[in-house]
Parts: sequence; structure tokens; C-alpha cells
Amino acid sequence: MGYDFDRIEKKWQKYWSEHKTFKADINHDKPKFYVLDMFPYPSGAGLHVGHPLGYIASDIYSRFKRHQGFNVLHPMGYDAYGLPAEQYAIQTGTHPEITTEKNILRYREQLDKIGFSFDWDREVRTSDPEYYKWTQWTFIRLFNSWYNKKTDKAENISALISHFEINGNTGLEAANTCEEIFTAEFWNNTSEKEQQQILMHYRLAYLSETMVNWCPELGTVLANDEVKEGLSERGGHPVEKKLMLQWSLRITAYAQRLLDGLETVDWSEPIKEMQRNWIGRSEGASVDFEVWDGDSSLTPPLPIAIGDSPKGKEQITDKNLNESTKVLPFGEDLGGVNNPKQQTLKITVFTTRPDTLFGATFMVLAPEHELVTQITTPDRKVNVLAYVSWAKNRSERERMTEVKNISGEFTGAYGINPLTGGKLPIWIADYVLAGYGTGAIMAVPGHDSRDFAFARHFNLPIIQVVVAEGEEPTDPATWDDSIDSKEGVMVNSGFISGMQVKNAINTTINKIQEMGIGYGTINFRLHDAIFSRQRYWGEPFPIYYKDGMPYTLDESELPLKLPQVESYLPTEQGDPPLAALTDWKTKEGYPLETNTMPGFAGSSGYYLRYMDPQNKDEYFSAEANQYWRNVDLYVGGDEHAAGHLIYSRFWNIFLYDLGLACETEPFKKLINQGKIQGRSSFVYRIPGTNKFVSHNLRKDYDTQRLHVDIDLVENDVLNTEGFKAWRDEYRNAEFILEEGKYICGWEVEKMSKSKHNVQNPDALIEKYGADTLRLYEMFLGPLEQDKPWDTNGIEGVFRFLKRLWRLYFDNNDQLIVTNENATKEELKVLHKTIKKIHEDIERFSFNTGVSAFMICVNELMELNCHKREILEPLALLIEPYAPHVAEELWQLLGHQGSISTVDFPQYDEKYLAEASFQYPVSFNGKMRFKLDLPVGLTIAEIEKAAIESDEAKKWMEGKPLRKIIVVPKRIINIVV
RNA sequence: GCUCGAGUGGUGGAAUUGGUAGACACGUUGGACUUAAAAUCCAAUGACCAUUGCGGUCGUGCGGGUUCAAGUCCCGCCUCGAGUACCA
Repeated sequence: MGYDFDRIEKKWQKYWSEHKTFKADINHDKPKFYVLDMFPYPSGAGLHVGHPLGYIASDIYSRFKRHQGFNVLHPMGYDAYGLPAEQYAIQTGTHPEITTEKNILRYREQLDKIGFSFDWDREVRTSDPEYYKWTQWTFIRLFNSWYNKKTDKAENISALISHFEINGNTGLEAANTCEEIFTAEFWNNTSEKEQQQILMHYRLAYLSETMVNWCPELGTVLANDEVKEGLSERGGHPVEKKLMLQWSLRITAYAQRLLDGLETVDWSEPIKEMQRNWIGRSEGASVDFEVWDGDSSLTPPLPIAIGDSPKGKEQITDKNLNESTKVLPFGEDLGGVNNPKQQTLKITVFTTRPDTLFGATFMVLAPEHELVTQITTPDRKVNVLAYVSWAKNRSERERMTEVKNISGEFTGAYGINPLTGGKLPIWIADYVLAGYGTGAIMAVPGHDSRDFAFARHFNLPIIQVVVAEGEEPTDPATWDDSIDSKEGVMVNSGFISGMQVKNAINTTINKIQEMGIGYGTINFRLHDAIFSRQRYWGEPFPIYYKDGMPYTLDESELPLKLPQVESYLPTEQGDPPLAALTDWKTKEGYPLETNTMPGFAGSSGYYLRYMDPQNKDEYFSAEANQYWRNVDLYVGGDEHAAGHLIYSRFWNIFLYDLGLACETEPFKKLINQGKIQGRSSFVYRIPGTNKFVSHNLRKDYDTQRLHVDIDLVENDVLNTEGFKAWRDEYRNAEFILEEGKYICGWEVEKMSKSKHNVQNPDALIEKYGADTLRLYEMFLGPLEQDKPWDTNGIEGVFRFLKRLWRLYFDNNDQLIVTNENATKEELKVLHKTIKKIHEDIERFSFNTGVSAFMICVNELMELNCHKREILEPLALLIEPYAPHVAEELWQLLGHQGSISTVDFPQYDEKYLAEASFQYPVSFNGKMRFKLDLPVGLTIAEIEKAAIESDEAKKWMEGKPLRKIIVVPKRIINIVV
């Protein structure tokens, strides 16, 4: 019988499930440890071997922590809303819920077979009303919150309303898009509808006309992180820009905190770097340029302070310049009392280099900039409008691929350089993006390569204003590109000439602030998160409309359940599927929102819900949150770096501001497992025939390479009978063999159905068992590295488990474990392994952990060791990696109950102590021979012993000794 | 373009703090057991030269450097992968 993995694994999986072995409850006597996997979207294809890689690693860690006395929370659930099930529904009419349920069952079955220590009583599904009730609840809270920059946190909207009633919107520092100043009087006398419109500029969840990524093929908008190179991440469909009325989350209010929080978490540097880039903080200045009014005198008129201008003397304010979204849903002017029509038009630019103001020779607006039509002179109108419409109709992808093509139009208008009074021609060009900064720039062609290229192309002047330390300015006409200006000395720059760049930046900011035309500021690349999707299969918004304005449902009416629909397609008017329903209304008859929430809605707070998943009255109880706090170890793929990991951090900080979550960061430590790539196999057909040539003979023939199903290939040898049966067209295939075998070629590619290289875990488990699969997935290589899947090595791991089994049982299945005392040597093997396993789990080096077990078993075999004193701790030690076999051995050794919470063996240094050390002796750094010496020797004694050894004499022959280096218990190096 | 990561045998990979390069495993070769096969066990296996036994030389993408000693540190390149992309 031997190692009967099938019986053992089924037995223990049943035991764990019946005894709820891994159920985690709050237990104040034990320290908590929260290990989380990124929950999967249950796709129709089931799990392939790439999915469990991270789950196995986190499971090993969870089990290890249980042995160390921690109360481990290790839950699993499903990110059940998503496009594929809905696309399938459109094609087949099957309700996404049915598809999803089916896929979840399949996932569960596959997960169960691998022997994970999940607490399934805590399962959550994002599509479950009992779960999404809290997603909707959080949305209501976001809607009813605004961001107070003075306290630097979200506060209830009622406090804002009180402020408006007393002070209007002055004396306020809020994250907002409200461009108007109004008084208390205005507020108190305006209509409810207008009040609601104003509040929309402050809410953390708000409705606005926004430029969105519209994907016509999917019939929905996409978030920035769901668009890759101008195509949708899912499906690869073209994406275009479109202005639409959308819900957004004011995540930009949290930009600085999201950036600062990265310093406190233990994540890999590349992921943190990606988030930093995504948040995109840059320090600089906001500067106003007046538009020349045609007066021949160039003296700039006095500036008029409008709106939210800088307060006091602060060097840097946090005003959000990102005003590409206009929260005026119905195109109405707010008509505030203090809204003077501007006498002089001005263009506000954001620059990181205010010191180069003297080098600005022209200005550029994005084609979408709101002032374009106003400033364009009549003679330029035709050209400018043509350019604007051309730019508008280009797809994102075109715009990206044609980056190198320089295009633009002169508007006929001029801006006035506030420091020099000089006239700067204003151009429009699509190299200036509407979505960043203010959508307008001052161009400094001398020191910016894009401005330089543009200036050269349209023959605009170039001025040098920065020169490298110790160098002389040169003639810009001779340059090939702009001059780097990060460091150096200012020239041609009036009052800042001669200053170092850094000093010049500060001096300029002070100056423009004094002049009242600008201020130091910080700009973020991060955009507010667009939160509406024109789809069916997602969370409904708890929103209804009254008098055209959105209102939230009462919390007591949650969950607002997703209704049944006739069709999953958009309506004929292009509205979302829910718009087709006639009864999608509140009981008072107000129409409900017809968009649904995006994929990241449900995944943003699921780690909190796991803490208290069955709570009917709260998202999670304070007690559960105080105990479990946050995730200690989070394992998942790095594809979520810019999406999920930012959104959920935002979600968590918001709940922290509300006083619900007790930690600011949700995920303390993050490990990103690498992707498992496919290893495709190929056969070589002679074109036009049904003859196939073995891999190493193919150079003698003219062949065509074809993918072959990897299930038909073992160790690169093709199962020719299987191949013939695989497809009808190969039924009469003939093979040209080498040494009696057909050898296939191979290549590492993405795992995909079309390449016939998808490996599901099921077949492997059937053949080798889950413990072998677990060990093998870990043995493949470092967890965080991408690596090809290759079943060739799995036999070795399987052999190892059989060898392990034979330490405990003979060929007749008789237990051969004895109670004899272990020898020094055997104890040394054991303790060496204990030490190594501890260290390797702690540093997530699971591949070397598996080798350590192999070495241990090989050595115990060699020693013919069958002693309980050794084998009992060994069974315990291997439990995190191979839990089924460990449980079985533990039981057969006479123990009751599960091994899972038994204390882990402790490493004792005394067993590793050696009387002597075998020194490698090098000559000039090259290892020549080894020398066994007692450990107690002094360095001088070691030197003497080394030089006097017979071997050394041979190597020193004739050459004088120059130097000798001895590192005790490491190396001896003799220099001759 | 920018940012980050990685290049080690036929293959996956190891070398944790600068200290014996190639652990462990796959594959391959030879052998034992067997009527035979499977399973299992034993041995060899970086390359090259020498093979009668020794032995020797080279070797961690390339070129330099620091050091008694470099896969590991420094400088300059090359290649591959990922992210990002006119971010002012």
C-alpha cells in the first residue's frame, strides 16, 4: 500500500471540515494574526495551477503561525461581480447569478482538494445582498461626507451645511470643485435644488459631468487602471474619451495621506513605487497669466482676486488644481452673489519650475481648455476650431501612438508674462493634457524637451535661463535639444539671475505670492475614481432622484437588491440595463439610479467584513475590529498595484476617519506572488502531410510547428496514441521518431486555452495528491518571481514524500518507529532542519524550505533512523507544507486530534555544536584543499596549522608567504 | 523616453552578512534488483585539457575597478521582463 495519499487526503479534509479545525473566533488569550489572500473572481475556466501558488504560500504561513500559538484568521471568499459572467449572460441569456454560483461551486471544490486551512464560516461574496448592503452603506457615508483640510479628515456633510448657513463658503478649507464664493445669505435664500448642486462640489461621492474612458464594445466606462495602452484591460477593446454624467469618489482628497501611508507599510519597493507614480505628487507653483486685451500698453492691469485664492503667507497650499471635472450637472450657472464677471481673462498654469518664468516664450492650452473659444481671434478661428475637433475625434490610442508628431495651432491671443511683462503667443496643442494640472502651460523651450521640439517646429523663440555651474550660456539656435536644468545657476532672469535653481524657485514663489498672481502648490496626477458602470451585474446605488437631484436611501432600506431584468443589454437609448425596468423606483415613486458600481467597489472593504461576516446590524463590530485590526500578511498578484490596493487603502482611511476602522493602513505586509507561465509543447508537421517529425530531427525536414495539448506529453515525450485520438484530423498521423520516441519541442508562453498549455490542479492531485502539489508549487522557485510551469519536476517531490513515509513504515505498512534515544548525529540533522525551516518560512523562501526537507529525509535515510525522538518533530515540522500526510503520521504515532495547533519544534543550538570545522584553504583566493581543525584554536594556531599542513607545502613550494587571512569557522586564505 | 526588476550547468533553481559557485530537484548516462517492466536503490553528471593514477585551466550577460577574497560591492555597457507614458 505504502503512501496512500488519496485515502489520507480525503480523510483529513473531511475531518477538518467536520471539526471546523480552522474556525477562528475572537480569543483575547492569544495574539491574533490575520493572513489574507486576494479573493478570486470565479471564472468559468476554474482554477489553473497559477491561482493556488499564493494561496499555498499563505496557507503555509497561516499553519506555521498556528503552531506558534497565534489565533489565525485565514478567510476566503469571492469577488463575484464582474464582466465575464455578464458578457456570458448577454450571449446566452443565462442569469449571471447562475453562472457565478456554478463557478463558485467549482472553485470551492478545487480549493477544498488542495487542503487549505480556510475558515469557511467567514466566506463572503460581493454579490450577496448581505455583503453588498455594506458596500452601499459605505457609499451613503461617502455621499454624506466632505473633506476638511483643516482637520485633515472626512467629516459629516451636516457640519458643512452649518458652516454655509453661518459663513457661506468662506473661511473653509475643503477638498472641492466649487469655483464660486457665496455668502451665508445666498445659501440661506437659495433653493434646495441649488443647495444640493453646491453640496455636490464637496461630497466625497459625487455626481459630475466627467471625461471618462468609454468602451463602446463593453458598453461601459472604465477606470484609468482598467485601460492599458488605450485598450480595455478585459477583452482588449478600443476606448474613447467621452463626457458623461458619472458618480465619482473624491479619492484625490486623500492623495497625500495615501502617499504618506506607503512609508509605514512593509510592501515591496516596486509596488510602492508604482503607487507613488500613480499618485504622482509634484511640487510647484500655480501662476496666473493675463490675456493681453489688445491695449498697446503692456502694463498688466491689477489682478482681481477670485475664488479660493491662497490664504496668508503659507508657502505651499494643497489646493487641488485638478479641475477637469465640472460639477454642474445640468449646465446651470450657480449665480452666486459674489461672482463678478472677470474684467480681464486669465490663464492659470501649473509649473514645477517657477524659476524658469523668465524663459517662458509662449503658452499652450489643451484643445479642450475652456478659454480656447473665448481668446481665439477671429482670423484664427477656422484653424483653431478645426484643430480642436480633430483632436477631439482622435482615439486615445491614436493620440498615444502619435506622440512624436508635433501639432498645434496659434490662437492669435497673447498672454502676459507676469514677471517680464512680455507678450507670449498662446497656442493650443494636444501635447498639453486637459486632465493634468490646469490644462495650460507656460512653455519654457530652453529647458523642456517637449516645449523645445514644439518651438523648433513652429519657429518660436528659445531663451536660456539656467546654466550649469561654471559654464557659459550658449546660443539656443545651435542646440539639438533643451538643456537640462535640474541644477545650475539662473541667467537672463531679472531678480533671480545668479541664484541657484533651488533658491530661485523659492524666491519666485514668494514674489508671485506677494504680487497676488500665484502661490506655491502641490499637484497630484491621481484622479478622482469614476464609480459608475453602465452594466447590470454590480451593486445598485442606494440613490434615488427627486427634482433631478440625487438623494440617498435611508440606511434601513438597505440592501437595495439587484432586480431581475429581461435583457442584459443597454436600452435603445443607450442607458444601462436597469433603465429598462418600469418599477425601478422607491416606494414613493422616485426613480432609482440605473448605473451600478464598478468591480473595485466590493473588493475595497472585504478584508474588514471578514472580521465579522455575519453581522446583521453593522459592517463589522468594534470588538471584532479592535481584535483583528488589519491584515498582517496579504498575498496576491501585482496586477492590483494601481487599482485595488489604492482603492482599498482609500476606503479604509475613510472608515478610519469615521471612527470605524482602528488602523489607517489595511495591509501591513504585502507579498506579490509571481505569475506562473505556461510551458507549451510543440509537434512538427511536414506541411501538406500528416507526418510529424521528432524535435531533434526537424532540421532535416521542412516543418511547421503546432501546439499540442500538454496532457499528451510527459517529459517532452509525446503520447502518440493519445495524439491520434486527440483530434480527428490526426487519426492517421505518422511519426518520424528518434530512438523510438517522439520528442516535443517547448517554449514558455502565457498560459492560455488556445496554446493548449493550461494546467489545472485537479489531474495532478488525482495522480500525486495535494501534498505533492503544494510542495511542488513551492519548490518551483522563489514565490515572488514569475516562472514557467513545468510538470517535469513533480516526480521528484512525489518521490520525496514516499521516502518520508518509509521513515515511518516498512514495505508491509508496519510502523517501524522506535523509542530508542537518538544519536548526536540524528539530533543534529533534525535541529539543522528546524532552524532552516523556521528561517525560510519567516522570509517567505518556501522553495529552499522544501529542499531542506529533502536533505533532512535523505540524511535520515542514510542514518537509517526510525526514532520517535526525531520523527515526531519532523512530522510537525512538515505540517504547514504537507498537512495531510503530517496529520496522518501524527495520528499513527499515537496522538489524538489534529496536529494543527501543536507547538512547533524549537531549535536548540547545542545540537549543532561541532568539535571541529573543516576549513577551506585558498591560495590567492582559489580554494585548493580542506583542512579539519578543532574549533577552539586561536587565529595564530590556525595559521600555523594551515602553513604546516602537507597539502599547503605543495602549494607554497618555492613561493614566499606574503600574507595569511583567517576567518574563524569560515575560511583560510594564503597569499603567496 | 522614464521607473523598477532580472541575467548562474541541458532544465527549475541554491549560495541569508563579500568567505568552499552550482545545494536540492529534474533530465541524461551507467549499474543493482527483476523472466521482463514498473517501482526502488547505488554511482557519475558545469565546460575544456589530461586521462595510467594523479591532476590542471576556465567559468555566475559584457568591459573595467575595489579587496587577501566578488555571483554578491562600485563605474560603464548589453539583453530580457514588468509598469508607465507628452504629467508641465
